[in-house]
Amino acid sequence: MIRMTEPSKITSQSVPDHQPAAGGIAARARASVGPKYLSGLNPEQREAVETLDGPVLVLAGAGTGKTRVLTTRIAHILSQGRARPAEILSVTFTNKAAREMKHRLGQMLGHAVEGMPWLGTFHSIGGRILRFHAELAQLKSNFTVLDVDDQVRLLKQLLQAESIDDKRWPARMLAGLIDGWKNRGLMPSQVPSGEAAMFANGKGGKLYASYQERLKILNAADFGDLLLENIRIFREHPDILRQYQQRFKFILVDEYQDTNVAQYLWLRLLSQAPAKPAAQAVIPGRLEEPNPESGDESTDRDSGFDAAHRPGMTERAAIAAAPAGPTKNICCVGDDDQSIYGWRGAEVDNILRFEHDFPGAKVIRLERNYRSTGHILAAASHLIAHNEGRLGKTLRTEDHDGEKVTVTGSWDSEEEARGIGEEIEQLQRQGEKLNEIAILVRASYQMREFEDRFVTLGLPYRVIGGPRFYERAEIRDALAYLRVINSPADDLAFERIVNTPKRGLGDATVQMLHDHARKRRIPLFEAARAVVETDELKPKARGSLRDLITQFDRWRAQREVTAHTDLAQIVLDESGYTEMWQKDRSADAAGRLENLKELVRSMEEFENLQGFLEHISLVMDREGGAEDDAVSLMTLHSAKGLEFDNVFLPGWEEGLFPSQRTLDEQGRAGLEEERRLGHVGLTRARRRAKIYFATNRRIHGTWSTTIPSRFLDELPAANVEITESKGGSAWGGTGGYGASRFDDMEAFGSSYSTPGWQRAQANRNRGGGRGGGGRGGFEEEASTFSSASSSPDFGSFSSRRRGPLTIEGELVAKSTGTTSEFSLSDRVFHQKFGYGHVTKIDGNKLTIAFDKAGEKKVVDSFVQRA
DNA sequence: GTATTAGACAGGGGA
DNA sequence: TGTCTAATAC
Repeated sequence: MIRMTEPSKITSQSVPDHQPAAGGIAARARASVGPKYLSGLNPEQREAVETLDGPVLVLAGAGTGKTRVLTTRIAHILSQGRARPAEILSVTFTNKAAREMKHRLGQMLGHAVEGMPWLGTFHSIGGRILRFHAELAQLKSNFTVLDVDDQVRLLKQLLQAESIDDKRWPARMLAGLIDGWKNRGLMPSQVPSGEAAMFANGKGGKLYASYQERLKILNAADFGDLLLENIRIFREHPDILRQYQQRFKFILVDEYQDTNVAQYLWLRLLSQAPAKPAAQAVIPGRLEEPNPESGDESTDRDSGFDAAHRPGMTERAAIAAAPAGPTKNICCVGDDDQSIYGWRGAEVDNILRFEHDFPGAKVIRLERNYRSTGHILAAASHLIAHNEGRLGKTLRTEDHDGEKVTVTGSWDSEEEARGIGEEIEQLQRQGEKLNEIAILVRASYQMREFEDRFVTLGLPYRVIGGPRFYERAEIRDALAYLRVINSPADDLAFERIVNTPKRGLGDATVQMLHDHARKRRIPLFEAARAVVETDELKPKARGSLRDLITQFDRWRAQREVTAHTDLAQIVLDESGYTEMWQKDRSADAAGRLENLKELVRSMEEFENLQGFLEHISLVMDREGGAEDDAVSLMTLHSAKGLEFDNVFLPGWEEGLFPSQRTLDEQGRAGLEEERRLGHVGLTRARRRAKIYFATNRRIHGTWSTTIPSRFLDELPAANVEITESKGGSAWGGTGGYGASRFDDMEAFGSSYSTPGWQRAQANRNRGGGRGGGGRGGFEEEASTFSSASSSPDFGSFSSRRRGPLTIEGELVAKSTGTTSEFSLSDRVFHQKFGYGHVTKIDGNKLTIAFDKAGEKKVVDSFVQRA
């Protein structure tokens, strides 16, 4: 067997060239004789496609042909006759990825892929399985999938029932906690008691339990349940698990680095070879064992490890330790360097520990990048090499070096936006398509300045991300109507639309219905039906409630004889919902009506109302009017998976990127995740990557002086070019700042741009301190930044890291050693803070008592003698 | 049932 | 400084 992916060989820095190992040549020779779908693959890709048996981890770096490998692998399995389409389980995270795979597979196989019923997102497949066994989860198979809004409203009701102060303990927080527990695969009884007690003075666990009970009554499941209930069913009913284990001959997982504990457990259960009936009785018992109700707090406390990870990890380890039969053919594709969803429950550990979890796993690295030029790739690789917790890959390209990555400093974020605007116009003049230009920001509030600028320039742009189609109010309202028709017990939906459009059924009426429903243990809709027969309501409310019920009865009857798209249109018209928006004269009313039309149109794809509703909450995506040529504006997170010729990366400043909050909350792990985000950003670029940082940025309305991001220091000098801001108007001033603004630019330039930026020493010893603070200026909040960056936790590298211990050719800022030319009590002027006097001097850092702005710390180059 | 105002808060956002 | 939510006033 040829193994060209011996990890130590490929990742070792001692392999200097890009020649494939000897095995690669043999594989290449083989390539010429294989089926034609294999012919365009490189040796590693081909190995990833052809290694069908046993667990396989494909470490696919950015731009290395990941999707191609996945789809080709499926084609290969099918063409080899190893499995039928319905025997392949293929999971992705997003609908978009699932669609993309279906599409590419269709192209490859030359026909539609209707025969791949198990290709989809984790949640859509989990939901599908749950519908088959709904009764085992005390649900009916037409259960509703609740989204976050429904969830929060339900929790609010529970909090009210428990008389818990909604202010101190917001429903959103509880929703977040429950979501976190579910992500970690924890049922109410399994939540460590310490954590359960965190909310509302110990009521957290109880609330989780009663929330679950309420869900069953409402015949509803939230997103977490779609997987968690699967896991429960699999554990409690080994025969059912075995059935799925036998069905899925092959399992493929996309973006494995983004899986959470629940998804890991789910995969783990499905990927084991079917157990013999005799062993069944034993395994489920073993699985439950490690989670006694008492919880293992002592383990949590003793461990210095982030407590949030422990329980899941314990659970995880227990499963892995269970006597698993031989693992089936599971192939996980992912890139640990692109794991950026830790805050959403993703466990990088899942991918880092793959070989441990799936013994005998084969690890294949895809390191040939087909996207970016040499300089861009070198910059990205060099940056990510600073991470310790990684499996290690070295991306390489056969492309030419191209343009160096640029780093540009600006005085403030306005100038940054102006400069980028001008560069984009220049690119446009050079014939670049706007569609091939993207601006990737860390935080969405950064977008505004760009939008303002682009509007002024008349530069077409589009914002990617933002609220999703099905989260819009009008869509959710329309769906609520359909939900009530489909499932009369859906109280949440009923409550949503009972007074939309306005029918004079206000809070008082709804409260009354609630009381009634609770007393008799019936759904709200039935309560309403009963109440209109009494005289408990005022005649007006009673009349309109009766009308509403009559309408619903009529719609339900029509459902039998009318196409579901027509029914939807009828419901929207007859209920007065369409009219409500037609009367609305606000600016977005027309758009909302358009969205409703789009909703009705999209229903055509489904067979009936039931089918539509089952999938809607999982599947609806925002439709893109992507035809026009426009600059794309989005967050780094939503850029994952995309690529552009030209990528602008503004806001590389401490506190913003890396985000201070992530650092505070996640410490070193957070820093590494931020760094991966930087790596993702850079690797989106094909030909040009342009990084920016500003010296001043408005944060919550007040101007703050910021320090350039430490990530800038981590870029390799050989691949980076420092440029002056092309904002240009630092001179001409659109007003306000005058000439001294340029003075500050000069000060900035001398401390950072020219002599300050230099090649690093070839050897930088561990613990020797990074070139941390003291770059640019900072004020009081900034002290937290500098302490973070100089803490050994963040800056140092342990000797066991597998990348280069010392990094050559890094950029470092000028050291902080310079002495200030100012003396105590000197009268000084600062551009943003005005006049003040020096009260303390620490190297080049001055503490200044400003007349108006109070006491702040500032780097001396930012003030001048007054 | 709608208009106004005070207050909180300000990171990434899939299914 | 701006935006969004919730409570309050009409």
